[in-house]
Amino acid sequence: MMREATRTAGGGSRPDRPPGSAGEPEGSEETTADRLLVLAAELFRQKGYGLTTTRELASRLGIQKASLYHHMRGKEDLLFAISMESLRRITEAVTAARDSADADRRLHAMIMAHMETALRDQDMHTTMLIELRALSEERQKEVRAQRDAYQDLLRSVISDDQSAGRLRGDIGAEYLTLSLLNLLNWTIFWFTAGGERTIDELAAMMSTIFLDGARVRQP
Amino acid sequence: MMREATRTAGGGSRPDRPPGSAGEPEGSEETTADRLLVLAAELFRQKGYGLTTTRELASRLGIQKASLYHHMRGKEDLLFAISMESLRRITEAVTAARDSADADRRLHAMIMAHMETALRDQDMHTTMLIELRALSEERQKEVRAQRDAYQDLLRSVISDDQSAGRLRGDIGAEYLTLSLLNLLNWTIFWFTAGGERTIDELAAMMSTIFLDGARVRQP
DNA sequence: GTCTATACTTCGATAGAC
DNA sequence: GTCTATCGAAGTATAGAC
Repeated sequence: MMREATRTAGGGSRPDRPPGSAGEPEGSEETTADRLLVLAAELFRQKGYGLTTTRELASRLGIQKASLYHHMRGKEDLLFAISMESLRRITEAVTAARDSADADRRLHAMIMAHMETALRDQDMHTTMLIELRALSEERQKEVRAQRDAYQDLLRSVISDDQSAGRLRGDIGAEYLTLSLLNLLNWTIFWFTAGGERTIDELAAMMSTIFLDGARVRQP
Repeated sequence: MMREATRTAGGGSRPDRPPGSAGEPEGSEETTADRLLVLAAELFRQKGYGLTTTRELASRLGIQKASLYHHMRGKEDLLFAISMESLRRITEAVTAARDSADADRRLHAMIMAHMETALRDQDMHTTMLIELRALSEERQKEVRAQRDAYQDLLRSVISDDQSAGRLRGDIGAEYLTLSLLNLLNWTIFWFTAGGERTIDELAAMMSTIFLDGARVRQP
């Protein structure tokens, strides 16, 4: 899960999980490296990358500062690992949605998948989206490339839908895609799990507004 | 402009500008306090509040670190002043738009005003929106109250439009407002002045998508 | 894998002269 | 209003024992 950010993971000190298994095996212990990644995402979202200290990461994990460096190379590695993992997950989920729906339900399914993933991984996803600037230039490039690849996924479908006459053609696919991402992404700032609406309800609303608009149809 | 953040502004050491004058008087010198506020907004957006140093603020202004403290009480004051000023401006602009348009063009006019203000003050506005968490709790409360007041401005109009049958009623005014703000606000992350679209073109697109949706109308 | 101890850097902010 | 000089706190990261 955080291959790039640890010295040990994948290095053979623990038996590997079956490749392709999505979730944690039932009841298995969680590694400190994994807990660190999850905690870092939480703090990065809550306080910002720059104001999150390794001291707090350590104390919240119940270990000493120095012990952290057994599980990561440095603070920036955490941010990078979070960003890449978050993009990997949403790309995977939305690709699956694209491939399993009819043409006229495809975009709706992708919107649902996007929202479900982004809000379920809210800490990681938010961190990826707004703390990009804190990464080194090379790593920013790498994250940006992944992000662009993800957005192309949406754009190509939107573009197809335009060609097929399902979506309006007077606004370019580029800007239709940006608008859709606007609509979906900002939700990370105000969504709270357990609030008055479920993720699926919100996702359905967004899909409706994007596709049909807020205005009442003139007869 | 930054009354709350300086020791001197408004304190009588310089003649006050005529009250109510919006812009700078023609050719007048800009105070160091004003330059500091603008620069801080630029850096806060670019690097984040936590990673922006007073050292860089000073060096970019061409003065010594210590001299900064003649113009501000502390780094956090800058963030607070930026946030409040940004909200003051957008509230003013959108209120004016609300009051000067017919009922059936009102929301469109407010969308245009929102985008024009938010993107023209992109540094300040972005900082206000995403660095809120770095403020002290009391100041966060104050900013949040202003932000809520601004959002109520939009919501009350949206609610009216629903009652009048101009906007769909199957999604509550609360969520229609949140969706609209989603759509508009995320633009701050990708808009660049001088790009291929003007602010007004983008604003018009957003207005169209929000009101009419992306889907082609079925005959 | 965790510890104690600490090196080294950078931070925001202040003192006090001019 | 700006300067030189500096303080004390906090930051990331490392050394080396267990």
